Amino acid sequence: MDAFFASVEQASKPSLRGKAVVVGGLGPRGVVATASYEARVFGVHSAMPMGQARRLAPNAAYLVPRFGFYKAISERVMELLRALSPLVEPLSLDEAFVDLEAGGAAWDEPSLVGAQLRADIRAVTGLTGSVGLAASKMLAKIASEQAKPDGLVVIEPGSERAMLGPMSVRTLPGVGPATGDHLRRAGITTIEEIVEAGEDEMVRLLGKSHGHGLYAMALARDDRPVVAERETKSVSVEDTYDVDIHDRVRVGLEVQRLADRCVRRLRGAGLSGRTIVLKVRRYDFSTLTRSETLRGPTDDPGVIREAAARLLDSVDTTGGVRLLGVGVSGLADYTQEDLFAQAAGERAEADGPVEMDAVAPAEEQPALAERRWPAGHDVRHAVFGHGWVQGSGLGRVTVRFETPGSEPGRVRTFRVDDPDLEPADPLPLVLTGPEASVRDGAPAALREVADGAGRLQAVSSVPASLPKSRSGNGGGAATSRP
DNA sequence: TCTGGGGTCCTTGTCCTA
DNA sequence: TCTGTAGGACAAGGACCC
Repeated sequence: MDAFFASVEQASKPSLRGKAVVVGGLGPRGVVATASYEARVFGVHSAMPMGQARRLAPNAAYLVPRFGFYKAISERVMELLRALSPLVEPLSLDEAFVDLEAGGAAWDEPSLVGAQLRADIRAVTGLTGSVGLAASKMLAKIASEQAKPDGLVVIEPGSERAMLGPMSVRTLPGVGPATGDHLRRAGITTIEEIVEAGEDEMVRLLGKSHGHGLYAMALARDDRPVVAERETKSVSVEDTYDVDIHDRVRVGLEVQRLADRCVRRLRGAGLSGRTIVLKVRRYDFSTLTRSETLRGPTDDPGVIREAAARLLDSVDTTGGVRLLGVGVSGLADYTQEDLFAQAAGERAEADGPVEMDAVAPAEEQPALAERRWPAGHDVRHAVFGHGWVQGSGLGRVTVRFETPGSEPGRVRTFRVDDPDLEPADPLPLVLTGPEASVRDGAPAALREVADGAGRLQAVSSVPASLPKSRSGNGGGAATSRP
């Protein structure tokens, strides 16, 4: 998908269409998750500190991400991809690989498949997506990057080497700032130069795994299959604090809180794990991890809390910490009941039923005056109807009243405790009635998107794809960025 | 106002065991 | 019993991706 989060916000908010929109964390240490193409003109891009973005584009709209809504839309796009092939490998909420050959799609007419897919995505979501078609995942990914925004690029078998040669090494997946720099210091800046340097030199520079892999990719060789089901390897949660925490007791409490959140996620996924990892980013941005491996997998909050606390004991937090995280790896879909049930039972007897209470999130309704109004989130007013939060502060919240199908709306300001104002679920981005000119089933599906969005959990993905080649090297891959 | 959150994979070094 | 070695598990950090 093209500038996915920002595009969703523009589609839901008519007054933002054609305007610079930046989605990301709005706190003092927030970064940009996605910038609309209008905002990119000012130099704003993903991962940029929000403060810097505000200096570059002071008049842009700054919104908090609505992951539940994005995920629901992503699911609709994934369904379209799964209709093309059973082999769909999501990379993130807005990107996936599809093995078209496994779906029996006519690789003779790849651009027709791609064009139809893009039309379907637009019909179902109202958003634009870009499609890259090629014989391997790597090439399909490069093609989809070239296709953005709102385009389709096909890399014909046989043309790969010539196309890749002059491109920057940074084009290759797995070459980030560090590897790019490393290669540049060795005088290698283009893919062609990787080939000229030779495989041995790449291994010498980058190590066995990375060296062999990169050299193969430079030759356009990539036979990685599209994998539909990927096992989760770890589950973690982390928080960056607006202000560094110096108080050791508070640090300890935060670690316990994170451990509980991590357990909630773990249990939500039906998993347990053996290795507990504590992550600490200190005031100077130096990052430490400490881990401990248990005898068997657990999802017991008491056990994980205790392990995290032990790990914290080995970390010097003098000077303050800006980030804390707790993770679990070495996952299994069972627990060592025999090992832990007894211990948990004993703890429960000693402590009362606090274990599970601490893990079950209390859905508390905040008092009216304490309600928070994140920028960009939907609201409903008893008199003025549906709108979204344009901003809030000093006891006031400013709302623009408009819907995806309306003209740009008017703005009104209310007290944050106005009883007529309440949070609302997002509305569908495209019409869902019989007048909607969408393919079978799509309107109903989209209605689900809107109705359920506000309550969806996090973490899922959208697809790009890649078909197995008919020409020797891999397979045809299509990546689609919805 | 410098630098989020949730992941994966790889490398290196250490320790333990056969 | 001692020594050297190979391999696996583990710990920590780095790089990368979206």
